[in-house]
Amino acid sequence: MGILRKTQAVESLLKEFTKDSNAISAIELIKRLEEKFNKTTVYRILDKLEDDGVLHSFLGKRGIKWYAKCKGCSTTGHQDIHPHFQCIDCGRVDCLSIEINVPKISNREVATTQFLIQGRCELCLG
Amino acid sequence: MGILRKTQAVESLLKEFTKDSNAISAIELIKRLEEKFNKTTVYRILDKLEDDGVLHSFLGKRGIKWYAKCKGCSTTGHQDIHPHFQCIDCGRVDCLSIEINVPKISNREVATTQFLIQGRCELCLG
DNA sequence: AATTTTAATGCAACTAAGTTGCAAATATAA
DNA sequence: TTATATTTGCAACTTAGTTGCATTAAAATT
Repeated sequence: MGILRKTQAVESLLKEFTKDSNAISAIELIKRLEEKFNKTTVYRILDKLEDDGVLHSFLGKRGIKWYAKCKGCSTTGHQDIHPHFQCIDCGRVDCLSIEINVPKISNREVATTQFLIQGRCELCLG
Repeated sequence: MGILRKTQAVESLLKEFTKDSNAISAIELIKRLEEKFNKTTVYRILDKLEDDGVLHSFLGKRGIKWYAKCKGCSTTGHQDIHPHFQCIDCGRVDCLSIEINVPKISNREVATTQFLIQGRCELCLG
């Protein structure tokens, strides 16, 4: 079950993703919206937007949940599976639009992949 | 700081990794050893063994910490970085001895990678 | 436009995984 | 065998996320 109502909370949350082009952690979103909405609400909306193929989620450092906008996904499934990059200095996370080739693995059926690349981002390299 | 004393707890924990050739989650280890040792002890020993290059850790589904034996690592650093496979049916996790090629990423310096492949394992495919 | 229906929200309490501080126990060195 | 230093257990805590339930707010119906 995805989003059915365009509530204030849904709109506010989506706005965060339009002004911010990289990924945002659930924790960060809760912090940004805590004056207006409860954290339970934030978690629930994120869940639903993921179901709807509007956002995708993945785990960053310390197993923390991150969300970013999808491209070409829908309720039927997430198509835009890609690696993510987390900066070990500033913590910022981006979606990478590169393809990573996974070789065939004997006796196993691959369903999905979670690729997290850690390093230093452009801003922290300077 | 790594392991300095060969205590009972260290030996028991290492034994788990000799009888079990795949990865073991911290939670599973705590469960297996809870009659003999405290969970704090288990976490601390795992930490130290990782520092020593005896075990390596990574995050599985739900951000849960898994450990597996290293090959050719030492206190100076972990050399055997490889993808891991988690079965979405039985939950079991294995180290994959395949190489995954990461293309150069512009303006970013790659330090390490966390590749988790999810799918169905040999046993669950049957 | 007012009412009804149904979904969304807030709150408090909970869970799960992991961490910390400190006193007591146990290895190793002397 | 004693002294010293590391390990361990325990209880209490932290952090991220979840659940149940009563209240509120959308949307549909009249």
